[in-house]
Amino acid sequence: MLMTSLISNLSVDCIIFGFDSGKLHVLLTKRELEDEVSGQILFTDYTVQGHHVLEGENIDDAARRVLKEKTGFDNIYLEQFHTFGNTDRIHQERDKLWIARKYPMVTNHVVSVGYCSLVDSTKVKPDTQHQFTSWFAVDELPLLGFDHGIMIEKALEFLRVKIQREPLVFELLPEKFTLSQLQNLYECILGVSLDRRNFRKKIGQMKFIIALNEKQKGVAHKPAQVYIFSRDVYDRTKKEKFDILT
Amino acid sequence: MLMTSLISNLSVDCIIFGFDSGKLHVLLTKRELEDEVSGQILFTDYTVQGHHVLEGENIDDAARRVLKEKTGFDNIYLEQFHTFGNTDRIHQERDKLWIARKYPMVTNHVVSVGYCSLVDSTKVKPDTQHQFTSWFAVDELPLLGFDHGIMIEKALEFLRVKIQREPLVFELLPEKFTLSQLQNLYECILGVSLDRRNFRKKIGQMKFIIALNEKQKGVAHKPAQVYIFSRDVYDRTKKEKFDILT
DNA sequence: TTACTTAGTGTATAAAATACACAGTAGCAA
DNA sequence: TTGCTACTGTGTATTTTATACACTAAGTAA
Repeated sequence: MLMTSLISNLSVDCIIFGFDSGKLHVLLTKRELEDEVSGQILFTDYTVQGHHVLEGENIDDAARRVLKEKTGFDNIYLEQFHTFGNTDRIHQERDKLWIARKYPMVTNHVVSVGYCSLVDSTKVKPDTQHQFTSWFAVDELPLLGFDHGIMIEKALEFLRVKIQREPLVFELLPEKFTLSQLQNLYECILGVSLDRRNFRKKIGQMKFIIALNEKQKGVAHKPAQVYIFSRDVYDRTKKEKFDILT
Repeated sequence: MLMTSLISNLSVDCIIFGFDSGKLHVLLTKRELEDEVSGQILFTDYTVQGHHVLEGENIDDAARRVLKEKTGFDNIYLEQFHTFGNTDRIHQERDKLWIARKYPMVTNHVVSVGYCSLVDSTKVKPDTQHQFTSWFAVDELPLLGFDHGIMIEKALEFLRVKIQREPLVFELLPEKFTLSQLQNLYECILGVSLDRRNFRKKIGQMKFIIALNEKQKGVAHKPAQVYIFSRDVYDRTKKEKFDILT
């Protein structure tokens, strides 16, 4: 463990999204504070993954560090989306208690840079790695610490805008996916429902979504064809324009 | 002058855009460092408007404070677009000299939150107010301090994306404007050229762009009709969808 | 009065979005 | 083996939207 000191008024928070069971999920860590004397649990809630920036550390690197620590992954999509710098960010009693106990050196005006990350949730098994970290559907969030509810909302909005301009959805899917999965993912993030035939017509025009000679297996219905996304082809063909709606 | 201490590792920078003579401009302040002994000028360059966040100050308020100070305005469009937090942001010799002289208490890892602001440049006369502050066309920028070149580029990109989703362009125009001005502004920000008839057809569908019973005056050609933007009507009619391209 | 400059307008064609219904196939259970 | 379930996969007609394009109008200035 490296003994680098942390910058007391600067942190990063990673909103890590995954897609599973037809729903968008976010990775949260359980936070539980016990009374120092009685051992009684004072509160339980959840937070996104965050940490203070270290002395001499780039903020992007701080976010990558947090991400690596929680997911084990390194090369996944990660992008800054907003910085939260209100003085009253830490105003709930339990947040103050928590900080007083865990981070006594931290001032109470902490500015936090929010990062949005997308992972293939089939690859992240939080249960086995971190027993206090688990996935929650974004429409069924538990009690959240600090201003993390606002952060998640803002990250979602960022995502909704961004996926209409860039091919980010593939970060949320396994390497090989079906068109129904893809459509489902769009519908779920954008909160719309799309016509299957028209959706497939559009996908058909995107040369960078490539059909494999391979079918789904072990499903109790007609097996779907399997596709991959080729960033290579994407970069070469249509860097411009990536519209699934309109 | 209030004696509030500033947070040494946290600042805000405002990229203030204006539109004039058919070009997008950015407001910059001249920075000149003299040798303490000889009085000789060591360097001259320009920076965007920034300042450190004060103790107990929300970052949005810090940005508003900077904006007010430089433009005299309070209620103009202002939005955070990116946070710059690399450790090597301040790597040029002249930036180090400047900080050593002017802000000796400041550490060399300063995280800066970038804000984008849009003003009606006919209302801001920097000459009279601040003799070191003036407008520069974004395609003819002078030598810039710190990482402000990157900041301006990033702010521009933010603008380009944003104006296609929200009616921000009107912030850059006088209250009353002509359709040619509006079209010119779009062309200039997006770097495209638009067909006049098609452009006007589209504008015609936007009920929140309202023709006045009034014409341009004092121009050496057919005077154009004058329009206003009604945020009221906008809010009521199409919060959704605001496309000038496609 | 003429020249100059920008404003203002309509139509035909091409492209894109939308709406919509039925047959195919794998697994499973009776 | 048959039938049920559940999801896959496909084409066309219609409406809407985008695009391309050229001439007259109105004011100023010389």
